[in-house]
Amino acid sequence: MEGMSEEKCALVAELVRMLDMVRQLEAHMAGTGQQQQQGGGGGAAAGGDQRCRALVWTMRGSIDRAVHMAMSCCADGRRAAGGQLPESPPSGGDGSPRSAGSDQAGDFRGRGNAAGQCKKKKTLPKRRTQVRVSAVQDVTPLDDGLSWRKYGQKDILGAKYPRAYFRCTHRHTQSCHASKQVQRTDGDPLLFDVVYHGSHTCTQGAAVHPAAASAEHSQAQKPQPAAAAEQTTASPAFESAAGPVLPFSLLSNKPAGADHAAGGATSSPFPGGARVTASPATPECLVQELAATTNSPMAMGEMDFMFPLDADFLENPASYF
DNA sequence: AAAATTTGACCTGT
DNA sequence: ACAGGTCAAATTTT
Repeated sequence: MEGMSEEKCALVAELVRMLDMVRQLEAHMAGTGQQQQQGGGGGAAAGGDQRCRALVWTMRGSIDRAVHMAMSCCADGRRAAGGQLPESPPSGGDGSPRSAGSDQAGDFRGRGNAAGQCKKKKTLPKRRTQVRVSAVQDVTPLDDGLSWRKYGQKDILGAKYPRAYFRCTHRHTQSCHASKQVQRTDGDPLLFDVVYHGSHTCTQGAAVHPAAASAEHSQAQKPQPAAAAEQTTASPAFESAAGPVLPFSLLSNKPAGADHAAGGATSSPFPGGARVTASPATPECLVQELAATTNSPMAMGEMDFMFPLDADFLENPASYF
């Protein structure tokens, strides 16, 4: 038992190191990406860079999940001893830290009384990112190529704009419990806070994040054509997701009437035209979209894992268990 | 007709 | 009691 725990902790330590390295790589690439963007040219080089970004993205996702799985195992014992799984720090500034622990509960809570048995439900990886749009009405970067279904919207205390809640369209058909929250930041209307909970276990998720699939099953062999085929199936889903699913009502926090005006844009949400046609469905495109449409390297640079990767933890992960 | 969104009510944690 | 998160009926869109 004890040896087992030590093994897990060693695993966590190793994963944390990997994650740290990926972050460094990511930070480095954020810099080069910016240069490339400013340079404007660099077709092939940019393509390679995007591939690297996509790889980093998927790597982080895998490590992310692995760390969390290992940590949740270790944390069981730790919690029993009165300890606490170190939660993410209060999201700097206007965030709502009080919800950090409970916001993942929803997927398992249900309306009834299933809460008792599903006490340990806070194991879904949580990833936070910020996405900048180029215009107030431009929400293209919020399309991550996955199909989300909006299930709620809430005014947040002290926040200027409401927060929208999305979950995977295939939640019921494929038991995919991925969800995300999107909220326009107070200070910068062009900037959105996007918090992902869990990762897609549905087919579209596997298509967009191949590493995620390969990490779980041997679908690593899933050939590119398969991914392309996946893309065709994902495309319609994306179109439906890219349009209506977008949080247009996030444009303002107005009453229903005014909101309806914004909703009217749903049928043709992109006043500037059809940027949607370049909708991403592959990791490369996805990252490109994030990095390119985002006027800054923010999309990659701001990726922030919500795990307790503070200095202490990095120094001595075992002390947390 | 089916699917997605909206929105008020309800539930849970603090 | 309050705030955040989710549900589900009603409504809208495709």
